[in-house]
Amino acid sequence: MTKPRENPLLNFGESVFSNRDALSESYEPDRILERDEEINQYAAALRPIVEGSTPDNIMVYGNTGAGKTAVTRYMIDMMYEACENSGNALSTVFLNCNEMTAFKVVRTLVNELRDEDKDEFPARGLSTRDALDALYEEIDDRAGTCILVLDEIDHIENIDSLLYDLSRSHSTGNLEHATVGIIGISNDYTFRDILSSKTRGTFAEEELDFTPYTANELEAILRDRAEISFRDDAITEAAINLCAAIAAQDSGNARQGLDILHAAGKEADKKDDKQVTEAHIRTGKRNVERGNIERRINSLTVQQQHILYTLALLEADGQTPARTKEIYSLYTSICEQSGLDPLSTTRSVREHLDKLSMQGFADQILRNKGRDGGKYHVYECSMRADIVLEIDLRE
DNA sequence: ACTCCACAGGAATTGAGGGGTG
DNA sequence: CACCCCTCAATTCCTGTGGAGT
Repeated sequence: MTKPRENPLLNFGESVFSNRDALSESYEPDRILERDEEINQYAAALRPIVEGSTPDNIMVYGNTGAGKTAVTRYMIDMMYEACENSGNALSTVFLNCNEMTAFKVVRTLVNELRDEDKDEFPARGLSTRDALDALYEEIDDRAGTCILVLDEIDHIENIDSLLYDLSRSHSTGNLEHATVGIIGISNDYTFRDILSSKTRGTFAEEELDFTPYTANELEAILRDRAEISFRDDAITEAAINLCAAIAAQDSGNARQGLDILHAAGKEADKKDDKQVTEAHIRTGKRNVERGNIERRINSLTVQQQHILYTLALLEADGQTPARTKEIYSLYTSICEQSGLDPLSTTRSVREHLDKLSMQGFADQILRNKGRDGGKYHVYECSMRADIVLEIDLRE
């Protein structure tokens, strides 16, 4: 006879969190710290919108975790408030463009602007031109000022022609009752250079630069957020300082600091500790790193996962750097085990290895042995092999 | 200076999947 | 129904190339 077990869900100790959502990525703080300078510049750039004249296009540059997105969201709220006062009609769309094509971007914008009861713009079948026409129609229907915020704008394929078209929408007569402004957010400072000179001319933009947070600024931000999200005295001063120091090393990345804070809190709860300490921060940092790697691996295609897995196997076996054909032969036998149809050409595998290198999963080294060896690439796994080998290749 | 290896990597094409218009 | 558009992985075909050997 076994004793009935206590409900495990009623058995938790007291959590160190008082509001754990305040550390999540989607949380919008009601006060923005340490970005006064940026906010002032932003406000100046947004002035035409409040005054109801044609808005300037704005480009926001800065490293990841420098507050670009948070400040932009904040400024949007402020814009609505200001426009309500001045009586200007305003509509905005905020869109993260990561891994999107121009078509996808326009289509998503149309759907965001469309009323609920209207049908969605189809995912396939129509041209980008059709999508743009639909977009102009939606914007014009709303009249007033429309601001399109394109986060990670540098990730859009064919961004050039898209920006060209959007910034000419008035002169081409596509818009009659409305004006449109674009706010682009990017952590790639060379973004302007990839635009054609034709587009650069029309897409005359205001530029905002977000400088990385210093260790002191990060400390202030993390302390403020810790106050909201943790119980009183549930985190030590030293833990916050350490977390700020780690984030400062990662080029002032506040997002990383908040993630680590979150992970450290979870770790403390797991251990049933009453206070988050430096040890929890260190474990939290490792968990965040691992989580980031896992997420990136999961975003790969099955083929890419197999190839990365192969590379990690070779790495763990001390057989790297390995050349393409060595990787290819092991790869085919791994496919056999997992039941995946292997790619039939090394050309395709090379393509994937190339992509993996560009995304930082692998290191590509060029070798040249001249007449009796020719020119070829060798690869190494640049992720920790033990984490990669945890990939489940089945399904 | 020329050769020539063993690929690298560009370009074009295919083919499946999902969908429109008139 | 015929015809066209978008996407994405994969394949086929091919030209390009850096440097050790001669």
